[in-house]
Amino acid sequence: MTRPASDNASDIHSSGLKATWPRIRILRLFQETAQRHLSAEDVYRALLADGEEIGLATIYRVLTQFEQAGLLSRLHFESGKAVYELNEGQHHDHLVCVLCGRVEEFCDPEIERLQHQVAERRGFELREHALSLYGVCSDPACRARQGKRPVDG
Amino acid sequence: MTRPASDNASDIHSSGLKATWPRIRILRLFQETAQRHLSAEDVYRALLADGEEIGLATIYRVLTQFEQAGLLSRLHFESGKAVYELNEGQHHDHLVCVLCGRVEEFCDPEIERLQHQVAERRGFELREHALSLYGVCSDPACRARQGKRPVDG
DNA sequence: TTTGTTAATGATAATACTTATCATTAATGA
DNA sequence: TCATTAATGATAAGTATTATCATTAACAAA
Repeated sequence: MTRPASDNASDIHSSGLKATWPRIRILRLFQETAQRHLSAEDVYRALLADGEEIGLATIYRVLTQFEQAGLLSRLHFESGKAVYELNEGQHHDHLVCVLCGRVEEFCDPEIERLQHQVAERRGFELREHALSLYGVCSDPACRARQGKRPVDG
Repeated sequence: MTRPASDNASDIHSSGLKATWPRIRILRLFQETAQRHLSAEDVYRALLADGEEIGLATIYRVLTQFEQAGLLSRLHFESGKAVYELNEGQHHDHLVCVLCGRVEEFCDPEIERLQHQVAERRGFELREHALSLYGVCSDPACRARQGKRPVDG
């Protein structure tokens, strides 16, 4: 841990938001939790389990605000619901295990470069991109399950 | 047009589905429409406008079945709803204009190769991937609107 | 061609995720 | 401390999608 948790209030405040207790708790959860990617529902349950009395609507609002403030990033995997992760500046893409849901991050500068090249050739000014790779991870349990269903595509 | 429209019935039938009128009309719509990417709602409205009496539930069901049968591909851009396109075998990714919604397709074998390399290095067996590039297209109207809002990240 | 079986349809209820509304509460600045 | 104004929480509403189920239509066999 590189900074004291109390800096949360400053981070929130310097985004033009009031440093309220729900916001501090949500940001702290992302900093302290083991699982890096959390949905609104995940955050809600984690805070309830921690004894906080917080409304689901607040979670949704705050997550959106934190994303706009650049504190969090919003991601859409295939589940149909959004998940958020702490934004630490470093851009990266995701590798998702379709069997256990595990998410790994990777950064490939060459892929980034080629993406820009593609956009440029088509006359697009690239703003952002979403790249997710879906596969079966190296976990023995996943490898075992893998055989049962044929790989499609 | 390389094949008569009546082949739709065969395509549907050889997927193990009955060649019903709603299915034939949905498949034909994808083959004949100008816009390549259609949501369930888009399909619904297009067929209603064409004088068909078709239920929205049927559209959803048939789109899912056609995807499983490999006749269509399902895509998720940032809008929150799924869109479908005719599956013509050739894999490709998408370039989406964030201002006018225009979608272009591209295929970059080098990016594909690198994706496989990344997955392999992490011990993942790659099944599929989703890559979408978001930017501003070359349309003069989009270029004009572009200046008004700063480009983020 | 007729008929029987079974899948498909369409209306609608239900679900999942997310956003809007609004009265109450709390954070900040004077 | 007090006033202002944003934030909260409960809940209603909205949007996209799936499930239910009685009716209808497609197909295979006679």
